[in-house]
Amino acid sequence: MARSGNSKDNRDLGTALALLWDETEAPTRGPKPSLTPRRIAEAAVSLADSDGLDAVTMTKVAGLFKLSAMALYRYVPGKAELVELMIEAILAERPDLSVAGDDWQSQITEWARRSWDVHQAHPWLVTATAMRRQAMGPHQLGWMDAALASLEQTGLPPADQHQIFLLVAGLVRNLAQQRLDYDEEHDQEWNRLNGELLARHAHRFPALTRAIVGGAFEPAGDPLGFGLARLLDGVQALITRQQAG
Amino acid sequence: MARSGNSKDNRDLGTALALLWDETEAPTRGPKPSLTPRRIAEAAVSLADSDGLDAVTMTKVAGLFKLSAMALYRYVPGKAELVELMIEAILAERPDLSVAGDDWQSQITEWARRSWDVHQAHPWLVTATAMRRQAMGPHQLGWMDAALASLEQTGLPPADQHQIFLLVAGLVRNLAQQRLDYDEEHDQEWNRLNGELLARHAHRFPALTRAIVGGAFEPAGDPLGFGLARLLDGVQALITRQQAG
DNA sequence: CTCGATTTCTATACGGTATAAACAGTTCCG
DNA sequence: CGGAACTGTTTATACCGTATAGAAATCGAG
Repeated sequence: MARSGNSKDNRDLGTALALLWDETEAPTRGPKPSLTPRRIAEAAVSLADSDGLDAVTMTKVAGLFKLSAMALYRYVPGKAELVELMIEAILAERPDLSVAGDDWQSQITEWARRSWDVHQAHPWLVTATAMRRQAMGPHQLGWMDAALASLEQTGLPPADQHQIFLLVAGLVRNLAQQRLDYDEEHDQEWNRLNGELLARHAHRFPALTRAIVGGAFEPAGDPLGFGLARLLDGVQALITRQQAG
Repeated sequence: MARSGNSKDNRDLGTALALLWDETEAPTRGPKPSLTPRRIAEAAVSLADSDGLDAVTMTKVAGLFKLSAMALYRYVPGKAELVELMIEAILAERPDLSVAGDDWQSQITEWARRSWDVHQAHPWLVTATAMRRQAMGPHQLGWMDAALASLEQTGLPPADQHQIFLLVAGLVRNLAQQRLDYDEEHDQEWNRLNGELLARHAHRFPALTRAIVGGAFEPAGDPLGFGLARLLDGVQALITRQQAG
């Protein structure tokens, strides 16, 4: 624990933010750099897309440019910052929510679907964002801004809008996480072993057993749609109540 | 990638499940084991509670017993299984939801608050569950059973009950994750740097800027209560609609 | 144009990690 | 009682991120 803000941490944070905002000034002297932080991040993204986040090591990323691992440290302070740049890279295009309609429900739904698409295209994203350091770059803020712009139409207090944004973003993140769990384990043998154990201890888990025989664990059709519908209904109820009160 | 179910994986899965369910038969010959998987997991939990999940290394855990790291492998197949046992250990007591009332709303709220308490007491839990391998042990299933038992009162289809459980569990998990992010970064210097960057690019993030001046990012009072209220309102709307249709 | 300052990139090394393999010592069963 | 089974240690391997030192390359100033 005990990670207070000493001066070294703060300097690291400053350079990390400068990197995310692309505010690093290029030097004039010396050999021309053969890379940029952005190109490195893109290479790391392609590596993660094909081989998973664990395959993103300094050595392997540098290898894509036929460079030594340490060469990367001329462009990026460390691996944590590289992962941040990877996240920023795949959020490059800010979502245009107006295509879905003018009401906030359609727009926030569109936002969720776009975010879901990104998570599907880059399954490592959920793991990468779990490594925290919540230093958001401009692309990440752009996505946030798009969602908040839609939620302004709700007429709710700004703090509520923010909370709702977090709920929607969290909903997508959770589904992406669940999909990670699911794809990894869901094979014949796992079902057999788990089913056998559960059947043997069925008396300890009566509701769970009933849920299983009721088909509650059959693959769901549209989990994102379901969760989103519940959530937006709840928000609508809040709006109605506020307008009444 | 390419982690299909070959025989070695399946055997590992079998022993991992046997471990979680405490179905390992004790050997008769040889020296008495000085440890048990459970005691190892408890030691690892105390280590993670005080020093974080990164401090849970085989060497450090073994050191708590004044043993070598390799000794642990007599009790636990590997680190992944140890983390699973840690999760199982902190979920030992199944929550009694009847204390909160008889209606499903009170009970599922109680479930969420208990789950939140566990996440508060063991902040590494959210990171540990992110390491996936979703092989749930009896304690984890006990928590799930308690929640599903409450949701049966909704009268919704079992598949919907399951989805709602996932939404509630995900809500708590997300808040725990957000708290991790927040505590780590939220110091004076970070606010200064980030605020300066954002002010300079305010025109790119109009809604976000409005939200900030509107106080949307002031620390929220009861995020769990807010999210839960939205979600349960949404579920109630579904029930009403179903009863009507 | 030349030379020193500056920068890139490499090589090497260090302290970590998980864990495989061989081995020594202990205990019980046949 | 002797060998099989089991516990724990030692040693070794293959990674990881990254600190440090130095070689090679390039530009700006004189």
